[in-house]
Amino acid sequence: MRKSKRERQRLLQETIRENPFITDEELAEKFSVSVQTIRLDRLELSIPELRERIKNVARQSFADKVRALPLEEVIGDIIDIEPDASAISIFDVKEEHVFRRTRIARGHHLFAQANSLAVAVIHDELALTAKAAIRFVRQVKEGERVVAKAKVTGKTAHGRTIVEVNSYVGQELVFSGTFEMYRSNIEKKDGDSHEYRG
Amino acid sequence: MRKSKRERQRLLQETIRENPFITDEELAEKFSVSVQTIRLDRLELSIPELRERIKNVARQSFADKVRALPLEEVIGDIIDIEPDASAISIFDVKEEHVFRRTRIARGHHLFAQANSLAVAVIHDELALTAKAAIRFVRQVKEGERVVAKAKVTGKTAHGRTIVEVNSYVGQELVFSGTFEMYRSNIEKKDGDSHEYRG
DNA sequence: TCCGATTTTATGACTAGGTACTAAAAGTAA
DNA sequence: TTACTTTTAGTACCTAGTCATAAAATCGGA
Repeated sequence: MRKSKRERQRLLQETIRENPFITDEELAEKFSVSVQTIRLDRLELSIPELRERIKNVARQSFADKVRALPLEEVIGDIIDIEPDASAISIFDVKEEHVFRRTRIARGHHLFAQANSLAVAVIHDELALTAKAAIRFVRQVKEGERVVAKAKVTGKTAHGRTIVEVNSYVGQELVFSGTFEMYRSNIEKKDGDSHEYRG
Repeated sequence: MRKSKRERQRLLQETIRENPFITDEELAEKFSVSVQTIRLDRLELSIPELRERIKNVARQSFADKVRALPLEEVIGDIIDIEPDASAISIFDVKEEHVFRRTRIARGHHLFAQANSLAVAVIHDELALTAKAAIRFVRQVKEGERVVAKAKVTGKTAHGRTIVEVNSYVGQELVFSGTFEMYRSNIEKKDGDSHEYRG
């Protein structure tokens, strides 16, 4: 049976919200009305046409992606750095970093912050983590700000650089790690961004 | 000056990758050639038209939205598990896991896979990583499939469980880690998912 | 049952951003 | 100059629409 205008428009909104990729023709078939009726409905409800809807979805995800990618190159914001000596970064634990149930930060984010910082402190073209020994001292909860402090403490016989990273929430130590870093020994150019493996 | 065909096509690919929302007309203007030339270029490079590109971006974000959250609870797909004994997971290294320049996987993804697996293998309500010693044996590139194998190897004096995780690409060892896991000693209920800190 | 209003459908002209195809013009190397 | 590549132009056609006009169908009320 054909529904009333009101009911049809309500369902139309819902249908499009669930699947923005549906054409007017498909909608017309679904509701057993003409394409023109669907267009009138969209006009009344201020629902843009298919192509505009798709563009909106795409734009949103694209904005997210450009924001996400550069951010992920280094986890945490580096706020101070003395090449080959020390560095500090901060990382705010948000919803996307914690477990839904416990609201405790997933460990790999803390690891990633520390690891990124260990890479960044190395004043070299290429810095790679070779080994790491880490300790999760206490849980970090959503909303907390983690401050990671890296210090270059020495070298191994193989020419690798040892970096100690301690992360704090306030005065409390939450994470601690020792990173053994491989380095290419090619001086880093100004403005060139670091990359790392490991 | 107008570039050679090769160079133009290289830049074209880059331009579209960076901004899929650009029309042929805008591209023609940018490269000082006719719209037809741009279309020939796209044909040769198998780059779909604007609308298709936008649709792809939209589709991806639409799919991601449903997939992203539950997937992140455990990094990698667990394909086999024997509680408190061993477990295996696979993780396909995709674009979002690597550095743009080198196409080498970011270390924290390998760490996350291993760590998730170490947590999953523990047959307990609550499993937390207390310590870990890890080694990145060789780089992992985009497109490679990493198979992580976890084995429970012993216990410490404090009742912590030791889990060894080795990750391979084919026969090659790429990552190796020893995880010391804290456990609540409350038996895990069936169907209940694990959570972990650290 | 007829009236008037609402609702639905049809039709035509136009749009962006293309595809597919043909053909000609321009540039380039031997 | 010839032969080939590359670029440009033009036409017909496509989808998924917009906008405007008009006619047909449906419905409630006196």
